[in-house]
Amino acid sequence: MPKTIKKGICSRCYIRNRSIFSELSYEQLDKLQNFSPTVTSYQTKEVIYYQNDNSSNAFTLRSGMVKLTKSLPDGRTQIIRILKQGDLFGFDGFANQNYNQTATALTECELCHLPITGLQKLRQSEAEIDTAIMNRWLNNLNAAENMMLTLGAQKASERLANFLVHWGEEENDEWKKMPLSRKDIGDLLGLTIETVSRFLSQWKKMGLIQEYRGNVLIKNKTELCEVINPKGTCE
Amino acid sequence: MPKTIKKGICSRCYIRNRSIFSELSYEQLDKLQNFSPTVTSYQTKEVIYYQNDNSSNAFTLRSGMVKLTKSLPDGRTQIIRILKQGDLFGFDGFANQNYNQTATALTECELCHLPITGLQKLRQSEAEIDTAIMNRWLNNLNAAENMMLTLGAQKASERLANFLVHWGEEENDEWKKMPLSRKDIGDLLGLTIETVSRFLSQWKKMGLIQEYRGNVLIKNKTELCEVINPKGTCE
DNA sequence: CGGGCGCTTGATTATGTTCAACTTCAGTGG
DNA sequence: CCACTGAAGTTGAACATAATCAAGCGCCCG
Repeated sequence: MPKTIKKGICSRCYIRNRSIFSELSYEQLDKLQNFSPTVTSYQTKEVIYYQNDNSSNAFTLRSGMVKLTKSLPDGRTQIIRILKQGDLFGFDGFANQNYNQTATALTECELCHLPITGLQKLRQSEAEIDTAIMNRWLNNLNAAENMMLTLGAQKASERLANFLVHWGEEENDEWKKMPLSRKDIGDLLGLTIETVSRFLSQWKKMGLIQEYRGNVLIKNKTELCEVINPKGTCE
Repeated sequence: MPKTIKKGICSRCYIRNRSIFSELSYEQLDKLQNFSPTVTSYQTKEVIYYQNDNSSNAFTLRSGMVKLTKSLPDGRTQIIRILKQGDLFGFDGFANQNYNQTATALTECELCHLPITGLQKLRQSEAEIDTAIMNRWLNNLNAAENMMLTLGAQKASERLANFLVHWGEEENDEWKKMPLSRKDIGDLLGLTIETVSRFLSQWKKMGLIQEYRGNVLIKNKTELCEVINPKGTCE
């Protein structure tokens, strides 16, 4: 499991404007350098940390995708969150907790280590960082709560259609990267591999979606939204 | 819908030590008085705020219980969180969002209004308050994520047993107050009224639990835990 | 070219929902 | 105090949805 390590230079970081440091001036960014942030790389399927490991570092995802998961003793697994470029994760240490999830690379990826104690100081001295982190916490909470609604109240086809429609909305490309296996999608939506596969096959035959090597294309968003909410418009 | 209103005096508040102000000195508490906190009462089933209302106030629950819910357009509902004495809620305004849930009184209850802008200033000036609020956010996030695991990966009996075992753990009384209807329990666990009723009846017949007028008693925790996790110990 | 993993598809089963009738309980008014 | 009412809860039967079991396909990688 090779893991290349290098030093980062915050003021030149190419994902700075997507990170919690996006609102900082160059002067403020220079302060971060005390921090001497390290950058590490992970391969697909490599575990970044395990649930209950000591959370001394938070992370910013520089490139690639990561999944956070929780599991029951018998192995049944739920994906809690899927992380994309610029996302902050592993911040449980702020509340003196160990990591509450297991983080696994879905693709090759690169991430920046942010020591919790250092971040905590920065949060107190730089209001922009405090706001950025707080917003991310509250957005995470809101997203988790929306997922609770999905998991608790929607049925298989609704969950899956909802997931597809909202996947990668923020991107511009028509074809969205989707490095999730059927198992991953199932673990995210509380479904089995077979159920996921069946609906996707059906929607492909109906011409609602296309798939090609880990990429998806929504061909008919309107009709896919009908699956979610038969009456109303799509969101 | 009568709603009595009075002024609170933080330094004498009887739930102070359960609130986000529990770590403050009396001097610091006096500062809060600028705040001139108002206290309001609600009756059972009264709505405190609706999802999408402007979130200018957060609240501390002084007495009673409250549920936070989200609903789909067709009315299917998920309970997101159940609030007890000392809990903080309605803080979506910190991220400039409107309320993300609807808050409804489960019992008669009394709550203290905390203007977001004022709290935000306090968070910056008093480190203890910042820590207290941050801990609550992160604990809420963790709880929501645990619920995602429950909703996504566990089956009906497991969810219900798990819910019962952990309900009111922090209290000492053997009989726990449980002002939730079968519908509420269903909305919390993603089940129907009938499914909830069936398992509860069964467990009553088996002598695992007792119920009396909105109170429950776990008679046989060990066996109830077997339902959740057939092999291992409880928890 | 072979092996294995991930995916698909069908058949069967289990779990939980839906529908419906009935019971219990709390609150109301005579 | 009791009879009445409506809401909440229970229980059974039929049904639907998704899980499980099983077989086979296709693609990627060595």
